[in-house]
Amino acid sequence: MPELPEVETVARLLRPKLVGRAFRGGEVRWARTVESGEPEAFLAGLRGARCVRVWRRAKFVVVDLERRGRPAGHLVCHLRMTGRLHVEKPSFDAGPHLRVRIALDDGRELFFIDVRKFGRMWFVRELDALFAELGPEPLDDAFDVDSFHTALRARSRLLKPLLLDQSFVAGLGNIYVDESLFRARLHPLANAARLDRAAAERLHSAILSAAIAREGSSFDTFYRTPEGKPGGFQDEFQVYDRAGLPCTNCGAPIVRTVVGQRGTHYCRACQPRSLKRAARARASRSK
DNA sequence: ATCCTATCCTGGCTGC
DNA sequence: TGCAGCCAGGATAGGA
Repeated sequence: MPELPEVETVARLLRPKLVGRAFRGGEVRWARTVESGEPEAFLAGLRGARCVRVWRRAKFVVVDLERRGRPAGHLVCHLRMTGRLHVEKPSFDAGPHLRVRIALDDGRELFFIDVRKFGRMWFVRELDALFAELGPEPLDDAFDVDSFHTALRARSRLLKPLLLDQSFVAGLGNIYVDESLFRARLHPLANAARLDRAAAERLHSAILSAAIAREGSSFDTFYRTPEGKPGGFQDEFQVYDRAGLPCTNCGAPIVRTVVGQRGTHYCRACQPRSLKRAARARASRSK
């Protein structure tokens, strides 16, 4: 499940292969992959356009395009759960889950492969509408503790669904939310509006470290795992997918529940439901 | 304003 | 071993 750091890595891996290249013709094998309109319009928008920048916003990969030196829109891709982007020779065996392929002017092709067909692509003139609802980037300077705490207090929502809400903070997914809540010692069902400054600070720093945790680490294993299982990385998870296993902090078994229709993993002892109890637990630990 | 459910999809897993 | 049925997941739409 690619989240912010993985999408960042995808953009980084794609960058040297796409920047400077122009798109030629392409083929849309699964029409609903293209969300911006008809597949023909999508391909027409790309054809002849040159890639000048590859970057990330939330979990979107964005390719800025130019024609004759002038801005010519953007290719945008959301991998959702199982989407993968590859730049390979045309002879590349993309397998049965190839959804879109677009030729480049260096003889290679951009392949979009997606087992579950949830991934989406857009060609848009402007990004504003597509990104209008996105919240702040965790790694932006604007995402500071004060404004985060203020935003939390303004929302009477359960922490877990709130953190998954891309309009609140951009880029977090199920895995990082569970991991961040554990690191911040906060219960997934805690009310955001009731968090004190110290809790907001812990959560803020947990989110930051989650966002950069895998930066620079070898992502290839993950990226090439067709099912999207973070192969090789699950060793780093302290709660995600660890139901029944001992908490790395206290040894109590990790619990799995469903919150907001999402599998949710946490430690009952380290992330108590009651904030008062949590404060007491931390106080006694520090004695 | 927030929550809940269904939807989109398929591979992999469970249980018979 | 075969097969039906369930489950996971990000995002969104629509209803409560």
